[in-house]
Parts: sequence; structure tokens; C-alpha cells
Amino acid sequence: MTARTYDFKSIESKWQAVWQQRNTFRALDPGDPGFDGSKKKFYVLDMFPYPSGAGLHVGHPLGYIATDIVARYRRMQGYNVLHPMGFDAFGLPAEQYAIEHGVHPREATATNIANMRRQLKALGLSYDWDRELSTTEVDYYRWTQWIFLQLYNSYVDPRDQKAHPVAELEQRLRSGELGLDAEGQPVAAAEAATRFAELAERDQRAAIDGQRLAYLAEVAVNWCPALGTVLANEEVTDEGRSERGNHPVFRRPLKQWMLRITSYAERLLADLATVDWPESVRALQTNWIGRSEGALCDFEVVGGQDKIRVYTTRPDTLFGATYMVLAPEHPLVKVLTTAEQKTDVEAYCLAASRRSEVDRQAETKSKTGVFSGAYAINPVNAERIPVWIADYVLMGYGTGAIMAVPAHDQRDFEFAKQFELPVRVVVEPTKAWLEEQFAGQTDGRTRYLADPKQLDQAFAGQGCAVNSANPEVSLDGLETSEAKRTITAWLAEKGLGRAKVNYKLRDWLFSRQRYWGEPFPILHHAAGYTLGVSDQDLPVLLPEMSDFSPTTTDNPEPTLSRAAESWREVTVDGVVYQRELNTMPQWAGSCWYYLRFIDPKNRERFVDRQKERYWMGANGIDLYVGGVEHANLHLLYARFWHKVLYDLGHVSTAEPFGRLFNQGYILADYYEDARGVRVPADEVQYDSAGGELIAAYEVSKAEPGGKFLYQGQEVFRKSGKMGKSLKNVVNPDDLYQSHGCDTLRLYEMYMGPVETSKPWNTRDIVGVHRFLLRVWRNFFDIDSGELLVSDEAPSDELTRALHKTIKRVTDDMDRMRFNTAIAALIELNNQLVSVDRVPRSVADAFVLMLAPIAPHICEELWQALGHNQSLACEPWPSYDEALLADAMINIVVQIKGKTRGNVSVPAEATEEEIRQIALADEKINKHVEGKTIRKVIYVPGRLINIVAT
RNA sequence: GCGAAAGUGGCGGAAUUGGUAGACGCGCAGGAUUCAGGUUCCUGUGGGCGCAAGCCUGUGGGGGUUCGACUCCCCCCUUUCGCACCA
Repeated sequence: MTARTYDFKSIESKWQAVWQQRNTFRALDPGDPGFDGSKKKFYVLDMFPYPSGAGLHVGHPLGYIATDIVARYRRMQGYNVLHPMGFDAFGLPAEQYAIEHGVHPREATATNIANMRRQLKALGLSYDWDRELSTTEVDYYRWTQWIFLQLYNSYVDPRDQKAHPVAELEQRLRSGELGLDAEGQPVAAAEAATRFAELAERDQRAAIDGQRLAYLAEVAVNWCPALGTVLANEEVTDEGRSERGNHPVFRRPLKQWMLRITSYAERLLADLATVDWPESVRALQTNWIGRSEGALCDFEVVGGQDKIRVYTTRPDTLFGATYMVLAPEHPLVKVLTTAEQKTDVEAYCLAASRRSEVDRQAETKSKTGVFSGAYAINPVNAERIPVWIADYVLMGYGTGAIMAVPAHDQRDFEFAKQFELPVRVVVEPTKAWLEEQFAGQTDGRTRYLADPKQLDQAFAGQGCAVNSANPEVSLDGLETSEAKRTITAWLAEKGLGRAKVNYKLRDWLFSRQRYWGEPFPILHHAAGYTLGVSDQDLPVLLPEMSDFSPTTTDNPEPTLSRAAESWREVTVDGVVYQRELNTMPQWAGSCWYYLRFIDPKNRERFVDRQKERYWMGANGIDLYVGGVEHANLHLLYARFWHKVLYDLGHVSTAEPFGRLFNQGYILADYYEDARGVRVPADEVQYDSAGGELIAAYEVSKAEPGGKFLYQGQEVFRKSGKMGKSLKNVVNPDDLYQSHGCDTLRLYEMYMGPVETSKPWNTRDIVGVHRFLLRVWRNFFDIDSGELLVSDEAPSDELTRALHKTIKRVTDDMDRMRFNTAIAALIELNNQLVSVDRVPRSVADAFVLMLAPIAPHICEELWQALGHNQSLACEPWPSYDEALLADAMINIVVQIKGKTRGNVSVPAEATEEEIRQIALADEKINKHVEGKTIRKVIYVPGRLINIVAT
């Protein structure tokens, strides 16, 4: 026998090699030899990463380790586990990196992927690497293009709110079943203003194109000259800068591809109730979708043909509308403005268009606007009210025009005060509100009604309508909800308006002017119409270009416009077309990767139907783990695509992610110098007054007089999310070297619950490392290398401890509370220290329980215990309820609710017996002496509370 | 402003349905082993009073419900995150 220490480096590389050679974690699909269809499936997925040049820091793998533990645990429970990994490699970060380093994005991406794959493999994650994919592979983006074509070739039928092939729509229009209404929307022939067949071909095309889920539109976009591309609203910060790179962003009109996600707003909202997601994410999406119920109402313009259509959630306040406002970009602005106001209005609109979002933000205090010179007629009381132009009304929401009810809307109220417009109260404020406004004085109502402008607040709450009647309809005395119904019905009856549900969610701006993305499978005809590339002509390859850097000018121009003409021009059936030159945004590839993992090599379909049905099962992905930052973008976009695919019959579930779980962030100290410049955290030292310099991470709390120093200069400690920008990253590669990846895995899980954010403390790692060392010493005599395991049966006490641990760990695994699972294993292990030789049954179970969390050391121990198969699919230990019970139990004794001690009693003792024993205890009895026992509360097996006074 | 989550020792965090607050780990203190450092092992460790037995106090603050509250209810404070002129 030779010495045998815990040599984690060789153990870890040995087992990683074994898993790879034996293909231990390969998931079998339906149809594969050896596939067992009787096993339940479990699809556990990480949000796949961007392969950034910086590689992983210890904050990234938190979620990966958690899902790996779940995957390993489920395998041991006999599930067929699908646990894949891939890379989201198209998009701005990859391209920026490539430009900065002067290499082609394809090369940069390949290098970065290789590095990240190495780092992931070094963590011992049990992915089925045969399924690895990258969104940039031709074989992958071919299907991204195919799905885009599904969107392009689909429309939503209002009857069932589902996607159908555009061909169906065309057929129904051609047959005369449908016609077009005044706005060009398809309607039943009976209600139609125009028959489709009567239209010119070009208008027919326009009518159909206007219904597609992917369509071209001239929209005000967020143009970022520095990045040379447009950005989705979601990619622009509050300050009007790009989320990536923090460059200025400007609004300008541009023809772009849009995806009609708004058609799915209602289902995206409603189906949130069907998924097992964190409440916070559901709230976030609900908020983002922003459903509101209200009414559309038309206001005639005095002396013109035009009508101003407004959307309001408070139609009950229509009688209080004293002016109207159009957004500066509203098409009627040019039409309505009178000659004498023209100069002012044009100046205002120009200024508004030039103002960046930053300026708008800075001026929230005062509202700006200009009178158009025009008047409109309030349809409920025929009153002439002025039409103003102001940028507090947004073109992108509702109709871009509002009726202003200054008495009952804070924004209108502020505007009315500023421009001295009338304020008319049409909803009786509540008593509570009046009291608050008038500081409890009793004459508040009278004073308010005399002059509502004296206050700083408008009454925007619900109440009884007043001053709201015309000869045909009266709202007076009605509660807000009733008043809304009444007036909406009246408007509908008179043809002046109708009820309308509105959403904050906008259609998804889907094109980018950059190089590194999926080319659109779209061709443009010189006559101005578009054509989808046919399936057999896919993929549309991204052309090779030597200069792929963006054009950073004010004039948006896609990089692909500089591609070779041979790529840009395509001849189909003898007709020459130009290729679409935009590329798809980052999010495209991540919208469906979870489906491709199911069948990554399929050349016939994006995913095999049978495999899709098996792995997506009833609830889709069984566990999807990632950061909460994707709540509104990726998760909404992917749900949208999935629903379209579902409607078209390509996938079997209505929702892709049955259960979502958000991991927290890893926080870490960072350091700033006096000017606020961040310095590398790992080079900061601590100078305890008078003492020697030590590494800053060794210091949990700075003493008075202690200083943090960087290159001799004092710096200041702060805490934030670990990341490049705070210069406080900890590289996992260093930790594999010093402690091993089992220790890293254990530490990250032991820090706290996976879902909470928690600070990294390199200092604490030693704790879990000691645990593994102690485990090792419990199994081996370090000096002789002898295995310290016996074939004897464990003592009753140890058996009980084992079964309790199995129960605790199993429960914790189910709840994903790995921190407490580890604590339970540490406790059991500490108990084993005092056992000379660990009974084999205890040793086996212990190793199996620790295996999902620290798989390498456990495989090594498992082998040492004489098993020649990997433990990856060994059955998870089970516990015997009967063995959990102690013969003697501890009962807490309380007197009047205060704990005064505890007594040990036989497990089967009755309440009366326990009471006798408790009162016989001198320490307890002294609190009862001389008092009358009023009441005794007994919680079986736990506690007895004697109430004595 | 709206929405969501969270406040427990020096630190990370425990505490299934209300039932011994502080499991487990770090750190710290004392001791043993060691030439020494490290490692390992043992003991202690919320605060206050006390030689001790013990007593008091304690989960952001203030009320309440209860035999009993970190846990339930009301009010307030703080922090973090998301949205934000969305009519």
C-alpha cells in the first residue's frame, strides 16, 4: 500500500476523460438503439452563453452547476435526461470583438467558443456534447431562416387568434369570402368597402403583405451611428444610449423588418398563467405587455374632413376633455396646423425630433407644447376644443393623439396649468382624497370645485361622474366602471367610437445593418415587392467579406450592401431580384435553439416531430435556468416564435419553458480610487494601521485606520455584480488549479440559495475544500492508502443518521436548495469521523448523494468501493420512514410560551406522561410552583407548553 | 410615481404547515500536534449581567393576533431590481 492523498487534479482530469470516452452523458432519443420509452423524460436547459473573448468568470457557472446537479440527480432517479449546451454566437458582441482584434468574426467566434467549451468541460458539467450547436453554423441558421419564412408566410386570423398560412388568406380574399375595409384590413365580404379582385396587383400584394407576421414598415427607429445599426427599443437605455457600448442613439425613420408580436399580446399574457415561473418574471412580462382596456373615440376637426382618433382608458371623463394633443410625429400635424401657427409648429416639431431622449428626460419637470391653431369638436357635448402639439404624447402608443382631461389626469393637468387651459371636474373626488389634499379641512370639496387648479394634483381615481350629461346620455351619479360602460356603448351606437384593448408591447424591430447575423431569406423585386426564398434554396449563406466593419455614419447602410454583386443579385425564373441586405438581430438564434438541441443534426427538418413530442412532453422544458435580465426580451421573443410554430403545427406545446428558474448574481467587492476609477480588485492590498500588507480579499471588515491600497494609492471598497466593468472578476481556471472543480462546484452551491445574489469570498472556499479532504480521510488512510470501509452493518444510531440525511438531501434536491443539502452531507460526514471504518452501506449512499454536486471525487470513491460502473445512472438512495424515528425524543418544555428546558422521553410517550416528566424536572417546576396550571398545549413529538399563572 | 423582491451574529447563510432562532461553513478565541509556518484534532463563539447555576434580551422600527411570531395582520423605514409622460 502506498500513500493516497486527495489528488484532485488527477482525479478530475481522469474522470472527465472517462466520461468523454464512454459518452456517459449521451441522451438517447426515441428511435435510438437502447432507448427506453418507459422512462420519464427530463429536459433541463441553461440559457446558452455568448462566447465572449473574456471567457467565463466564476459568476457565469452558477446556473450551469445548478442545472448539472439537477441533471445528474434526475439521471440517478431514472429519468431520461436531455441536458445540452451550445453558443449564441451571432450578434454585436462577437462582431465588436472581431473588429477590435482585427480578425474575421467567424475566426473570433471559433476561438472564443473553443475557450469557453474548455472552461465548461473543466467544470465537469454533464452535457451531451454531441448536441453542441452554435447559432452561427450554416446548418443552424438555415433553419432560423426557415422559421423566419414561416412568419413571413403567416398571418393571424382574428377568428381564432392563431397563425395561418398567408395562402389561406389569399384564397379567401380571391374567392370573395373576404373583402377589405376602409383601412385595408380584411373583413367579411358583407362589411367590406372594397373587393379584393378589383384591386390592382400591386394593391393586392400590399393588402396581403400588410397581414404577414413579418413585414416591412417605415418606422421611427433607434439609429446608433457608433454601432452602425438600429436597435430595438429594448436595447436602448433610459438615457437614450445603446445598452451595448453606451453610445448615443437617435430616432430616425427607416424602412425595417418588423415582427408582429403584438398579434400575440393577448395569448402571451394569458398563457403566463399556465407556466411555472417566478412570480417576479411573470409580473415583469405582464408589465411589459401592458394590457389596458379603454375606448377609441373620433373627434371631428372644425372646418375639415379629418377626424382625430384617440385612445383613452377613461372614456367616462369624455365630458371633461377641454383640449386635445397630437404627438409631434402625428400625420395630422401637417394637415391641421393653421397658417399663422405654421412657423411655431414646424419649429417645435423639428426641435422635438432632434431632442434626444436624454433631453426629454432632463425636462420632465415642465411640459412643452404648441397650439396648432385648429379646433376639434368634443362628440359628447359639441364643444369646440383646441388642438395642441406636445411631445408628452407618444406616437408609438395608442393612436398618437389624446383627448386631454386635465381634471383627471396628472400630465394633462400639468400641461393645462402651464398653458392656462380650462380644467373641468367631471368625477367627484373621494372624501379621503379631498381630506389629504386640503390637510383635513372640511371645506375642501367646495374649495376644490371652485378652483381645481389651486392644487398640485389631479384627481385620477375612481368616483361618481358629475357634469357629464347631454340630451341623449347621462353619466351623472354613475361609478367610474359603470360610466365607462355606458359612454362606450353610446359611442358605439352613434358610430363615434368603440371599446378597445391596447398594449404597451410594440411590434418587434427585426433588422440590423450589421454583418454578423443571419441573412434574411428575402428577395426584393424592382417593382417594390418582396418574395420569400423558397425552402429548397435555403440556406442563404452569409457572404464572405474582408471588410465587415459597420458604416458609422448618419446614413444607415447595411454592411451587406458592400457584398459582391454576385451575392446581392439573384435570378429566379428569369427575373432579377436584389437580396435583402439587413441581417437578423442577436435574438433570432436564441428564439428556438432549445428545439434544435432535440435533434441537432437533422437535415430534413428543424426538429423531428417524434423527438420533439417526446422531449418537449406536456410542459415543454422541465427546467430552464438563466438570469432574470432576459425576462422581457429573450423569453418573450422565444415564446412568440414558439406559439407561431405551435399554431402552424410544427411543435406540440403552446409554451416552450414549462418551468423557469432565475439564478442570482455573484457579487464581489470592487475598488475605486479617489477619482472614481476602478482598479483591478485582485491587486488591491490592505494596510491595517501599522500592520503588514495583506491581500484585500483576506479582509472581511476594515478596522478604523485600515486602508486599501493599489500601487500605493488609497482606494475604496464597494460591492457590485461581478464583471469585467467593475474589474472584480475571479477566473475559475485559477481555482481548478488551487482547489479543483469539485471544490468550486461545492462552494458555489454552498454560498446560498441559487436564486439569490450573494457575494463571492475567495477566503471561504477553504471550508468546503476541507470538507472534501475530510471525506477523503474518512474513506482512506492517507499514509497507507488503505480503504477504511467495513462490511459490518452500521449501528442503529448511524443508520438513523443516514436515513435522516437521505431524506433531507432528497428534499433539498427536489427544492433545488443545494446549500442545505451540502450542510446535511457535512453533518453526516462529521459523524463518520468518529467511526473507525465506515460501513459499506453508509459509504455507498453517502457517495451517491454527494455525486451530483462533486462528481469527480465521488466517481473515484465509487470505484474504490469496488464498483466498476460509473455512478452516473446508479439509483438515488432511498430512505426508510421507519428508520427515521428515534427511540427517545426531545420535547421542548415551555412555560407560558417561554422555553424553560427540554426533556428526553420515549417516542411513544403520551401527553400526560410528558407533562409528568416535565413537571418532575426541578428547573422547570420552579417556574410553575405556586401557580395554577390553566392550560397545556402539546405539539406531538415537539413541544409542550404549560400555561400557569 | 407604478410593479416586484428582500432586511436574521463580525461574514455567507439555516429555521416544510406559527413550535428550542442562529443548522452548516468562514472568521475569531483558547488548547493539543508540529522546530516553525501550514495542515489536522478538541473546545468555545448573538448581545448584556453573573464566579457559577442561571437570568434578561435579541430576527430593520412600531403596533396587533396567539399559549407561542423570523414566520400571520396593519403602519413605517431601508435596500435592490424592473418599468416609467403608455393617455
